[in-house]
Amino acid sequence: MLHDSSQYSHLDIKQIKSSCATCSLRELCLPVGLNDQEIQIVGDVVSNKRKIRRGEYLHQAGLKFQSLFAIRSGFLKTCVLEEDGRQQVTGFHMTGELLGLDAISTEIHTCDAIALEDSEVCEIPFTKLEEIGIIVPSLMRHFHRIMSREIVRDHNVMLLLGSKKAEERLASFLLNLSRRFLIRGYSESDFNLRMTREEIGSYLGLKLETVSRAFSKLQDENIITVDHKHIRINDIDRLKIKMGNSSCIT
Amino acid sequence: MLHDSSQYSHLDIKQIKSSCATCSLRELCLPVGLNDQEIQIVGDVVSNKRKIRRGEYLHQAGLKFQSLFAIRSGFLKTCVLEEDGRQQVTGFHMTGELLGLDAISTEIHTCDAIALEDSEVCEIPFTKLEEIGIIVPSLMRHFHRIMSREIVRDHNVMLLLGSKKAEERLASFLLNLSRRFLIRGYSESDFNLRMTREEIGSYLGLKLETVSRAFSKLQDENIITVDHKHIRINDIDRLKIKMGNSSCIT
DNA sequence: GATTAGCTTTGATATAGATCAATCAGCATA
DNA sequence: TATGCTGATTGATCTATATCAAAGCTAATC
Repeated sequence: MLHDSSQYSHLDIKQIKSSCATCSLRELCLPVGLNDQEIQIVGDVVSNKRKIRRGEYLHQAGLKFQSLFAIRSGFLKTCVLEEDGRQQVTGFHMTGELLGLDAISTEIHTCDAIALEDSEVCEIPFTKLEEIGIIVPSLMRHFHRIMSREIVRDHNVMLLLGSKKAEERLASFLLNLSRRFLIRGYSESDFNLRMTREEIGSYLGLKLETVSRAFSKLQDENIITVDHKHIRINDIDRLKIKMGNSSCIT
Repeated sequence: MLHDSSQYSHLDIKQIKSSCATCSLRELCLPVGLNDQEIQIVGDVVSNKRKIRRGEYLHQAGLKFQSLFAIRSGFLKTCVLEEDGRQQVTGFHMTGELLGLDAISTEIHTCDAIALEDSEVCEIPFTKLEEIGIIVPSLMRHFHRIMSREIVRDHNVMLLLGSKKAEERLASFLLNLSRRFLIRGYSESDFNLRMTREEIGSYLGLKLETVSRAFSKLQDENIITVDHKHIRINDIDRLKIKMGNSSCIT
């Protein structure tokens, strides 16, 4: 869902965008409409940049929470490790998204965040964010919307896991990725997966073999073309029908 | 999870509690530690009380969002209606909990909230809450923790739906209810369900027959005693083992 | 006190997806 | 060019849960 920024002056928007360019905080600062001084203030919070290589942790479950992380570029997964050693993926995250919201409640991270490709994030010390929210209420309001959207997203995943079958789950998943790529200016019908079949399965509550079979089935029906990690959506409307009840993962 | 209030003076706590008694906003105001003036301010936001009879809606999906609702007493479910007519339960909610967080992002309710028994709620106009959060930062901070806790809770449900089997799901569900009753001063081992088998099934991603069989199985093993809606937990430790990997619905 | 209507339980059967197993493709390293 | 290694596909079973069906119990209503 893109934000409507028509209410802000052209100049403001330009400045905000340039401020965001420093740190790519699309999620957090783009739609807020700040004046010069406020931009300065926000800019101060998000100074810390960090690079993570593919396979490295951004944070680990159990560690103390201090900062949220805005993804500047790259692709990450979040997952919880069960004590039997296997991990369950709770989400895949890309540019512009905010990580760490779950840790605010206890100030302990409840999940691991691992880069699926080389990534770059901005660190946002949470205490600072709360302080600045008081000075810039529109920023605070926006932050509340982001948290709320995460809750809606989770409810949609619960729905998917609770009532959809394998093929419908995979269709929802692909359409969700498709939409997120589109929003970011990439092709909605032609993209590369960053995660393995096993990680997809973990996220969708399926075994990797089932995921693989579901891919093959959609390919047999000419709805998508699969070449390992490369996916081409040939018929997005039929894919939407496959998804079943319209509720896509938001 | 009870809040540690030892950092606040005895007097403060008494006053907060009495303020809460007016509206039972345990979640929202108890742990914050406010002075007299601040209590006055908070009291002003939450003035509107509302009664809902069993079966009635507190809010419906699609309607405009204006207020959060703090449950003063009673028991509600939230659910989304799929276009095929069947509904999926996304949560059960009791005294002290906060409803409507999902609607902040779009200002449209994304789910229905229906009373499972006669209930009473306090209406909290969200705009007012945000304004007051600026004056009383500790309130704002607490609100953030509540939202974050909802995200953690949802992740745990995702885990349950994605990887646990029927009996484990039911055990998790019962232990979750048990803990929430305990926190509220009721018996943790002896309580009445407010929802039907079908509603439990919808929440847990199971059919009602499967829920019923899982109840019977746990009863056969003498772990619980089931008499229709009345549940007695005979061996909470074995129930915890049944739950499998320790992650309970928080 | 009889009569529905709404839940719940239980049994029999069907099926989606898990599990087990074999093979294959791509990619990195020797 | 050979040699693993990891991940993906596909086939053959197995099993947990859904589905279909029949009673049974409770509470509400006449």
